[in-house]
Amino acid sequence: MTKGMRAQKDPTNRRTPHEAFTFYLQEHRLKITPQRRLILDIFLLEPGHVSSEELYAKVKRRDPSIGQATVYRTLKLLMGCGLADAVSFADGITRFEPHLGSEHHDHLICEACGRNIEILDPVIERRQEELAAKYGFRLERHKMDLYGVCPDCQKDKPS
Amino acid sequence: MTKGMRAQKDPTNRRTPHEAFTFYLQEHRLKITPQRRLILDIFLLEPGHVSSEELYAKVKRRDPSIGQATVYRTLKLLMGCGLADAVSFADGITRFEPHLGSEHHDHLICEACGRNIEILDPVIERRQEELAAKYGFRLERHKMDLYGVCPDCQKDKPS
DNA sequence: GTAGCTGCAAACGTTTTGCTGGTTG
DNA sequence: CAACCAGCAAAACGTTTGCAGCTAC
Repeated sequence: MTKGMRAQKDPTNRRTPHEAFTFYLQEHRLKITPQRRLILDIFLLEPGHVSSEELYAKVKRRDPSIGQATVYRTLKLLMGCGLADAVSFADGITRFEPHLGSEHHDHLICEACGRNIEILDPVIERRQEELAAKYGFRLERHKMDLYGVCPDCQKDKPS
Repeated sequence: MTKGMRAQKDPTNRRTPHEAFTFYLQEHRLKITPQRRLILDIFLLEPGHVSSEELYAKVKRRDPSIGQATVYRTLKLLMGCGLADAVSFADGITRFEPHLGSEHHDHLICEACGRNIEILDPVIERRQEELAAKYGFRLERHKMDLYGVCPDCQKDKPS
């Protein structure tokens, strides 16, 4: 604890998303532009998943001059620095979700209405690690989607 | 083992994939064509996952007159009768894997070499059911992919 | 015979890229 | 002021569809 130690927000290497993005851009000698900042801001407000198009629409509301290509390009950057994850639900559209810190979740998706619940189960998470270890894998990440029919839709059309 | 008993492959209601496909087609008043049979044959030889394009290439080797569209259309049929599953790995390409009988498995994928191990863990399978039930969902199917680095690739490039 | 199929090519929707002028560091 | 980026439109990508002739039933 020397007094020369500067006040840091967080003693860990954790950064805010904006800091992480800035750091990543600087590290790669890329530029911090208003567009990139705006896209990150709006992306972070997303509770769940957005397609590039949906995000583009929201971004455009705040800055109509922005182009679709910039959204795609920025999403790639966000994935590059670990702030966004791609999730694909086999409908041909890639969706993105914010990846904050070490947060992670899986999906419980209603095949009837598209309702999408984010779940996180410690039992499964741990078992996944065990499984990977059993095969000698170093587990980096995973994806689990459960598809079914939600309670509301079961009422509408019981099987 | 009475001698009158005809040699049946399996006393259960299990059918060979070809029988299942034939049944499905007849049931829906669709036609059994040489193309469909050929595509199924070649698809079933796949150990892991194929993209439509890869499958098309292999099919074309045996019948150059076949069209890409027929492969897509047949894959849809195979999914319809439960003989094929779609798996998407977020690279924009839909891959398909044979779904034989009631077999099911998840994936353990090496991000370095692409090696793909099929896994099935009862602990996880059961927990998934429990989770769905907790939210009132009727679980239809699921998809779980674990991504990491396999033992061999860890040697090549330890992190 | 007729419903359904095939192959082709054109259409489709999503994502990428080439370019030119503009902005960041 | 050099490298990088934005917006635009065109291209590219995987996939679907319309059609005219052909095939299974």
